[in-house]
Amino acid sequence: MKYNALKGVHDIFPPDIYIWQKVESAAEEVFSAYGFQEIRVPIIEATDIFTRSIGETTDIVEKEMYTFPDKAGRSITLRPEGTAPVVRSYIENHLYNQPSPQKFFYSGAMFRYERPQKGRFRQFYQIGAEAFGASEPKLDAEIIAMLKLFLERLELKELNFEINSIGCEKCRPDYKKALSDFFSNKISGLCPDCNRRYIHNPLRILDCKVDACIKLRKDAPQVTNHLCGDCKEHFEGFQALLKLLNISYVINPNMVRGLDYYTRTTFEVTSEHLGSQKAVAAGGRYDRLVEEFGGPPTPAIGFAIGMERLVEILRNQNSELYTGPKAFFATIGAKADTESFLIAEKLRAKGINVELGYGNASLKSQLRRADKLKAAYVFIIGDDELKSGRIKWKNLKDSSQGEIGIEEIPDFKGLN
RNA sequence: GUGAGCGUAGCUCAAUGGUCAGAGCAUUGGACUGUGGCUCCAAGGGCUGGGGGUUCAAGUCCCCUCGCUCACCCCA
Repeated sequence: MKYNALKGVHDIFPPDIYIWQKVESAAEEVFSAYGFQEIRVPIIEATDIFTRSIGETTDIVEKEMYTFPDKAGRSITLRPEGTAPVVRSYIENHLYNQPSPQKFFYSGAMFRYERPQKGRFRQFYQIGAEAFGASEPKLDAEIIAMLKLFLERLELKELNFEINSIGCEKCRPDYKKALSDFFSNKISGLCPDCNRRYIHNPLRILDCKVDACIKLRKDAPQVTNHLCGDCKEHFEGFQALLKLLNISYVINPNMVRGLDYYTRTTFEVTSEHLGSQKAVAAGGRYDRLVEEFGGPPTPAIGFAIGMERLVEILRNQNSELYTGPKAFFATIGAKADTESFLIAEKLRAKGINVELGYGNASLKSQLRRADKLKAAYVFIIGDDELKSGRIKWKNLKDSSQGEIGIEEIPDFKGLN
C-alpha cells in the first residue's frame, strides 16, 4: 500500500525548510520592532465566523471552505484565512480594553478547497498582521513600511506595491451604482463571467482579464473619484506619508479585494517572478468588521503574506542556508565509539552541533559522510588515540590536521 | 467546477511497434586493512502510474481511470 499526500498539500523539509525558518524569524524580528505581538489562534472555528466576515457570496465561502459537522453536529470550518479568527479572539478576550492600537501577528496554515496551481495550494501558509483601534493613515503607512522592511530584510527585489481605496459604507454604494449604471448598456459585450459579476459584484468586472471587458471598461468610473470627503482625505494622507517614507507605489484603481470586509485602503505586493498567482502579500483596512462581529466600533487594518509564494521567489535567489555540524566523531572500535558518544554529549550541552558515525562503518565511509554533511572538523578516535589520550582532528575545509588531548576537546578553538 | 500538457530507477531524461527497458547524477561498497573531496570499478534500485483493448509482439497505438503540472475562475 502506497500512501500519497493529499492533493494540494505539501511536505516541507530541507533544504526548503531553511528558507521557511529564515522567513519566519525575519517576520518575528521586523514585526516586533513595530510593536506587533504574536497571537496563536485555532485552525478550526465555527463556520459562521467565516461566512459572516468573508461574505456569503464570495467564492471562498461558496465553494472553497473545508466545512464539516463535528460529532455533535456543529458546523466546523478549517480556517481559509487568518483575519476572522483574530478578530473573534480580539473581541472574545476583550483585548479592546488594552491600550489602543493593539497589534498582532500570526503565522500558520490556511485551507481552501481549490484546484492547485503554481503558488496556490489547498493547505498553504500565511504570515499575517492585524492592528486594531487606530483609524489614522499613519497606521496604514506604518503597515506598508513594515511590510517593505520585512521584504527588504529577505533581500527580495523587483516587487511592486499597489494601493487603492475602495471607500467606506457611505461612499461605496454610490460608486457601485455608478458602476452598474455605466455597464448597464454594455452587458451583452461582457464575457459570461462578467455577466455574473454584474449581478453579484460589479467591482469585479474591473479586474477581468478578457480583452473585450478591458476595452469596455476603459472609461468606467474610478472608485478613487467617488470617495467621500473623509475617505478622500484618508487616502491622501496615506499617500503623503508613503512619499515621506520614499516608498514607491502605484495606485491601481482596478484592484478589488476578494473579501467583503475591506474598507478604504487596500494594497497588494506583487512579483513578476511568480506565475499567474503573483500576489506575495495583500491586505487592507476593515473598519467595520469588529463592530459587525459584536465588538465595539474599532477601526482595523491587516495583511497576509503567502509563504509558499515568498519561498518560491527566495528559492531562486538564495544561497545555501544549510550549515553542517561543527564536529564529527569518526571512530574505530566499540570503546572509541562509546567514548566519542560521551564527548559528543558534553559538546551538545554547550550548543555545539555534533554528529557521530553509526553502524560500524569503515573510517573511510565515516569521513565520506562527514564530508557530505559539510562538517567543519572530524575527530578520529581509535585504539591508538585511546591509549595515548591524544585525539586526531582534521579540518575538512583546508585539510589541516593535528592532535588534541581528549579532555581539551570541549575547548577546541574550532568549535567555539 | 472548466481547459490544456505530462506520467519510464530516489532525481533529470533516453529507448523506429521488435532481444533481458538504458544512461548521467544520487545511494552503498571496493580500488586505498586507520583519512573525505578527484578518478576508476562494482552493486542495489523499475508491475514503464493503474486497468482494459488492438497486435505474432505495446514503454511506444486506442479507450478508461488515477496522479502531477500549468492556466481559467478565484485568491496569499
